[in-house]
Amino acid sequence: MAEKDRDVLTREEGAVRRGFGPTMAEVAALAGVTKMTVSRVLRQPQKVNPDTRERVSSAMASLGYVPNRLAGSLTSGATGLIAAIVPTLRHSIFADVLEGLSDVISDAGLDLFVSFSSYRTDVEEGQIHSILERRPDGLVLTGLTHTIASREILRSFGVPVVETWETSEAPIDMMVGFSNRDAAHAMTSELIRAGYRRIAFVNGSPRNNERARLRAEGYLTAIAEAGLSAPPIHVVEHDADIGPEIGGRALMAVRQQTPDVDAIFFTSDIFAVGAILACRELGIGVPDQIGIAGFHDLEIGRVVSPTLTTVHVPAIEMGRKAGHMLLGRLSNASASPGRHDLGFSLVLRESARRTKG
Amino acid sequence: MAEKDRDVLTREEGAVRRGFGPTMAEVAALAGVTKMTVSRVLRQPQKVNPDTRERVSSAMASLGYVPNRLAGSLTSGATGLIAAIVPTLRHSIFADVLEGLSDVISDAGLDLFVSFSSYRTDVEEGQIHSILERRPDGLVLTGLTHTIASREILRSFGVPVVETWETSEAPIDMMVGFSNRDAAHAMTSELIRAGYRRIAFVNGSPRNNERARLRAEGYLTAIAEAGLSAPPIHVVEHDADIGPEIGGRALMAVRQQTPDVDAIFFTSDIFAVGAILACRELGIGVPDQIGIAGFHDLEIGRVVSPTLTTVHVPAIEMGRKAGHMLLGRLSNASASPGRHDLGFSLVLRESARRTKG
DNA sequence: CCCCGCTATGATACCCGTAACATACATAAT
DNA sequence: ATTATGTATGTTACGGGTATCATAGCGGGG
Repeated sequence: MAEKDRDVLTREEGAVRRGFGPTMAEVAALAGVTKMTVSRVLRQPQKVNPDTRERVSSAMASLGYVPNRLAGSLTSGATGLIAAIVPTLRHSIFADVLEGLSDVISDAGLDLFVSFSSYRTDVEEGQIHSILERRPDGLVLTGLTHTIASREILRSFGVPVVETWETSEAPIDMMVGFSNRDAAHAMTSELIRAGYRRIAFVNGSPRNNERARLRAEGYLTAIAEAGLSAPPIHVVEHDADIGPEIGGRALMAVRQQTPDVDAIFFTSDIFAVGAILACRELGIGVPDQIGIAGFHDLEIGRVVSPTLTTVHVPAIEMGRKAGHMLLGRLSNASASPGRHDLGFSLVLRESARRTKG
Repeated sequence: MAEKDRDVLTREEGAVRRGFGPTMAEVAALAGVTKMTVSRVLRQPQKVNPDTRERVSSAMASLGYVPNRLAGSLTSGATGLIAAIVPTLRHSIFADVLEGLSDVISDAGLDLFVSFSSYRTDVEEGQIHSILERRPDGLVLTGLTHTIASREILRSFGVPVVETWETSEAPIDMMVGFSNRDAAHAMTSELIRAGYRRIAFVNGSPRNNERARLRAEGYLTAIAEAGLSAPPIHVVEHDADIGPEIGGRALMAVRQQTPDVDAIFFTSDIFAVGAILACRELGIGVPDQIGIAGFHDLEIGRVVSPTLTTVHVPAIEMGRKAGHMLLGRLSNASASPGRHDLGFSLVLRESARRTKG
């Protein structure tokens, strides 16, 4: 009662509301109950008498009440927020992960919060700090390469974390992905099987990115196993602004350095497609004169001519699995960390299908 | 002092912390100041004596303090959160808007919060409610078509809202985009200029989407102005799961219904590219036997052969502009609503470049 | 030497909910 | 009739910050 009066008084004094809309106290006053009952109508309706519930509901409706989750989360300790950091959305590689993730968590009533790191771990570190200030219930990171400070703060904070896109190393917490090393190894072996002998590899920078490093390992191993020699790996330094032109330029650079190259394995379809277009312009025959393979299985690889041989990665599935892992942890705090290998598959299309050897 | 003691006491009693990490009060105790001074070190460092500042900073560092923004936002009324609702990330159309938006707002220290509506206004309405519970500082919506309830709650709540992808109608608040009608009109006129006379239009469902409706208007107007007649518009019902195959099927359906069709204007590059691939398989010559045009200017249109004639839309710019509009409003609450037409451009490539008339 | 104004810091109240416990009845079990 | 068991609602005390106003110390002008 005291509370109700106080609140009515506040309104009558004409206090200007800083925030938006009416508060739970106002709804309570209108319905003739306390805040606690209003809160129950929202969280545990079955614990409220149907008549009361109805009165409260119509009070909420008539005032246009929208609960303030900031306040709720402050006490309850749960924000219902999942944060994700991806390098970029410029191509669908990481967008698919977000779609899968969103799909799963939104069914559980959680919301998604996104940051773009531009492939930079230092940027990522700042974003992690900023994200933790919002106390998310979980975090999804891209890759396993993070600054030491990032790993430490995440560990000490104890937030559930899922790292994606790899599976072999020691994660901060949970992990879902596939073996980039095996995938690169498999594709390289496939190129060899198809008859190529002088196979170059165009990679992203392995400096801030374990995917690139592991793919290089897989490539080199496969080459060595076949008793072949590997031309120097061509490293493409890039930020988020990736485009096919880069692949075209890489093609020319590789051919200049290694004139007898007969196949190029690109670390991304984006580059591989650029190389195919460049070959078309330069009159270089794909796949006979040069074989081209990519990574990611993007739509452009299906659309280009000749169609692109590539590695299919389980992007959507990684997002979905990451979501399920977080949900599992949230409903059972002591759930085991969990590491999941979702595998990959080779997609053999025209660009590396040699018709004559 | 009293406060400090109380807090130390709490710690000594061994109270288990529900949330994460140390609180501002603990930092204050360690530094021998009050919470208020710690707060100032974070928000207005220049108001704190350098010595004190240093003591507080090292206390924060040694405890691994991460401020709780939920608590801060509750009082300050600002969350530093911008929410965006897009239909999907399946193709880069909307992803580009998010990139542009994120780019601008993250420089201002704001974070991004994303929901996927799957092109459904009823889903969007639920998401708007959920979003408002988090009290974002601003909201970016895709398109102008929203449920009445959505428009009402947003208006009454008074959050800054930017609607995107159109420019001609009455927005909830602010708006940035281009004229879908004019764009469709321009492309249709271009097809006519190029010599096509029996031009079909393949559209998305105009039911929940003013973009589709306005593009149809532009198309029909251009056809009428040229004294031609329009074949029945082929409507593709789709959800977020859009793929090129849909375009291939649409091509066959249109050719069946209108055998003398000599050009098809698709409402998205995704469909147009699918049609080009289908034509290749069916042995239909593009652009001579049939002209194909798309919308959006996606990368696949640059990569497919023949390359795709399309409408370039200012996706990244819309995102950036939306960000700037929100920032403007946040720094000056009375800033005018603002409507911005960013225009479009035709990209004439091979798929509608007739070599013989 | 007094008052002014500025700087640095503190005290207090409050933001808007929820957890946890208390209370008031009503009904069921003994 | 008495106690146990529920059900419906209220009371109280925070959660972890920030706005606001108060206060102490200090140099300068008259």
